[in-house]
Amino acid sequence: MSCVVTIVEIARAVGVSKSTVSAVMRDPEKARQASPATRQRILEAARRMGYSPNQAARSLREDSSRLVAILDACNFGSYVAEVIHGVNDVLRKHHYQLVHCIYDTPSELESQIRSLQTHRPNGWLTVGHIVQDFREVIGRLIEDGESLVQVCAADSLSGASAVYVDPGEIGRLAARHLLECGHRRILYAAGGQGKLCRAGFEEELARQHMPVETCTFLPVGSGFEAGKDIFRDWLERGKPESAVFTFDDTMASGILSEAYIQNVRIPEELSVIGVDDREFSRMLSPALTTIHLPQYDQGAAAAEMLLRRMRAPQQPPEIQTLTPELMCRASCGAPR
Amino acid sequence: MSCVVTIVEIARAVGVSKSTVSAVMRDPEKARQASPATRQRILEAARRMGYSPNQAARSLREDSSRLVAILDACNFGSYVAEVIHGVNDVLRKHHYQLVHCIYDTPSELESQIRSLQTHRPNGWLTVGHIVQDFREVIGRLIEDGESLVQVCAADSLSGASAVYVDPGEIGRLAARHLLECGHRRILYAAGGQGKLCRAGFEEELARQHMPVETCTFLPVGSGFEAGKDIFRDWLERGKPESAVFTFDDTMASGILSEAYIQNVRIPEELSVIGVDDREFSRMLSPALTTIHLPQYDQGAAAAEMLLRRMRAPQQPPEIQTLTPELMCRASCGAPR
DNA sequence: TAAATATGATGGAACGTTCCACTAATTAAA
DNA sequence: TTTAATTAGTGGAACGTTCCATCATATTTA
Repeated sequence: MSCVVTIVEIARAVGVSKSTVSAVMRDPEKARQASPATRQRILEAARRMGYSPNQAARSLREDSSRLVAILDACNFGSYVAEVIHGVNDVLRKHHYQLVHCIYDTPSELESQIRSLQTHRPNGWLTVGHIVQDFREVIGRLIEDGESLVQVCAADSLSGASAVYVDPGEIGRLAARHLLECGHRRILYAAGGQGKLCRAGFEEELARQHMPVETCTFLPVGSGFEAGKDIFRDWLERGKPESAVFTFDDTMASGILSEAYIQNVRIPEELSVIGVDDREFSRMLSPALTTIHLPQYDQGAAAAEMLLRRMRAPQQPPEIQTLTPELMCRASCGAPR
Repeated sequence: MSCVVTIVEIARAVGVSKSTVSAVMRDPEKARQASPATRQRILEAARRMGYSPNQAARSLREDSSRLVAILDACNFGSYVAEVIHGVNDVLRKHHYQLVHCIYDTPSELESQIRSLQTHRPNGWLTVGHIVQDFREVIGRLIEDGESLVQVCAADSLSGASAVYVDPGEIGRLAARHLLECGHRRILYAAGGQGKLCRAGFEEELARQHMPVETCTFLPVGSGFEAGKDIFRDWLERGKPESAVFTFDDTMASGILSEAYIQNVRIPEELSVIGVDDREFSRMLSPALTTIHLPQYDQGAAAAEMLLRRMRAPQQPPEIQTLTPELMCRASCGAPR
């Protein structure tokens, strides 16, 4: 770490000036200030001596750290993992590195950002839904003129660039599948971010001449336990619906789990369709039918967008929506 | 990003030299080269002008980047997410940032490392099992004298510092629980890293006066499909065992899934115990009984160890083992 | 042949810090 | 009172790059 060769040592070894070495190292192809012969000698010496450019020195001179910071709300493990994979693959091609920062509380996020800023990242990404408490502090980054792109559901941070999955299409896809299976009484269990899909959901209902009244719209929380609650409630209400659409797969898995415990057959008595298509969705019993969100693609698209914005920081915010996809598995079937 | 105030601008504003500002900014408490009065004026001006130290300049001078790189083999999403959470929480306290790097192939890993090295990270972490192909290139880092700690199963990279979970105890815990449930014929389905638990497993068998012959030791692959294969094979062999121990929860979930499809009751006909306790383990039906690996703690311990090694790089490799814990859920019961 | 241009290379300032050798002024010790 | 020690602060070199102005030398053009 400390005893690495520098550009001047190579210069000395080869017998040229450090400027020449610098030019060749930065871009061997079009370093017109060096003859092919010296270029070769420099490249060869650099390889032999194990030269690795010092990014700190470059950052200082060029005012660019080649670092991108990602703020991870840490509310869903495997989802973020996939997104980061996509981000990583894109950034790598452009020689940027990803600084990963996980936060829990607003004050912690703030101190993390302060610490991150000493590294002068060229851009910022956020992943996961940005709940109210964090909006102000992240919003401040944008006001300060930082390049920032969020990977999120549609309603996260207004005024910021974002990549998300078309919520209307999610609702449409879910409704279409459920109707095609023959369901006429559907439980729409989605609060928070899930509300955004409702327009698409109802649109599809209308298109297939189904009155909205046949659906029960239930505002709910989120998470595994919330899923269990939804199921219990459905049971207590006397199983009026034959299918349930729920906004994320964690909640859907809660429904499946409680159904298993209460010995209610899925999908015979209740069809379940989720949203996300997480790592575990296909592992559930029965395998969960769900609306797949292209997590890797979201990460990749966000990284591309961020790179664009870093090149042209004054551009107005950009929004990109990707299309979800129905993953037909075993938790949906015809009603009895 | 570009128009941030520097130490000299503060110096000018306050009317002192940049050295004084530097000293105060680095450690306001014990900057004995400044009187309380000037210290206050400097601090105040820094706050007012929004000063943020430039880490690139610091890195250059101090030869320390305050960056730690993590090499992520990307073979299990939510596991890594938890580990990173632990790593992050510890590093944050010491003002280090995490550079997250995901790799797929050896050549890609190599180019990633080269790119990372330009940032001169102060230390390295690896997470996930390091398969053969990657050992050489990661091993080279250690030879080069880099501080490196791996979070892994026991057999990853010899000669390197590591934090892992006591494999003997994993086997012991699993055997004990299965025997306590009353099982006498057990299928031990664990290849690769799972082989390490076998000693502990057999030890517990012996302690409870069970002949090893009552167990079937099956070398297997890994992943969801491998789990399904294990179940099908068990079925074809005529269900000789009443319980199965399998090395990871993904595989266990394959068993559960296939059992559900084939309509075999778990745990009535087959008890299943896994290892990991991933995000999804409790969501399966039935909820998976498993040996919990303290993923967050592993990350935290690895980060602590790395910080120690960064301070004293010449120390011999250090190994730390954490203890697993039985999570008793619904996939294990008494044999019929 | 003289002037203009292209080619290959150089030296040094600058980026924002830290750190060391100094100094000036004040206080304590002899 | 003289000397020594402490306190508060300064100026400048150094870290490893990039980039610009400059300069020979060789080649082309008028």
